[in-house]
Amino acid sequence: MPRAAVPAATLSRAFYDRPTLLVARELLGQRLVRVIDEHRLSGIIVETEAYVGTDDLACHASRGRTSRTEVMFGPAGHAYVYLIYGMHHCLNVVTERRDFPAAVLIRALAPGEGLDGMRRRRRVRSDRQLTSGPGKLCQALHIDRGLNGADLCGVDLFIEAATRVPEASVVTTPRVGIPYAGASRELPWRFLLRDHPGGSRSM
DNA sequence: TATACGATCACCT
DNA sequence: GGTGATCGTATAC
Repeated sequence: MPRAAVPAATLSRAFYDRPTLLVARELLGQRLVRVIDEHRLSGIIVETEAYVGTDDLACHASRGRTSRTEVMFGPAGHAYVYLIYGMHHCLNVVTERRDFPAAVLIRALAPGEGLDGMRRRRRVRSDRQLTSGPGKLCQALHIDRGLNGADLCGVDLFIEAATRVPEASVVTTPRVGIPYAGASRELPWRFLLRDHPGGSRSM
């Protein structure tokens, strides 16, 4: 059978309904897919960060259960999308059981399908800048708050099993942009592919 | 009602 | 290396 005829497996709810650090690690190498008018925009996930529960001072849910953070308290496998700095969106995937607020921030992709659509939305000189940051990839894939709460086991936005990443290829560092997070600041909860040129800013 | 600020980015020097 | 853009949220009054 031709390779192209084998459908890629969409990650199931059971994948997301596990410890957040494990999900953040295993999302590396998988393919984030956005479908718009039956066209696919996609990229391989090369950088993630875990945000875990109310004790994690970097996690939005540490300031309580509010209308904004409600999605994080819901069941795993949904999108938590929020607006940051008044102009950029960030995409998270909700993990773990209902009432335990946790999510994985998707920080960077290696662009795959739909490059023309991404270039049209991003208007940058180099393809390396298409999806090399959390706000950039949302703009490239047309992800905004209209997708907040969207089911990742649906058809508009989902993640497919793609690449198996060996442990030796995974780097962990503290998370980016959380100087206010006190004791949680230094936790090594950022995961990225070693030596990958498409990641977001270095430390 | 008012105010401060952020899980960022692009452009500047 | 530095800084301005821009607005939804959380919190204070």
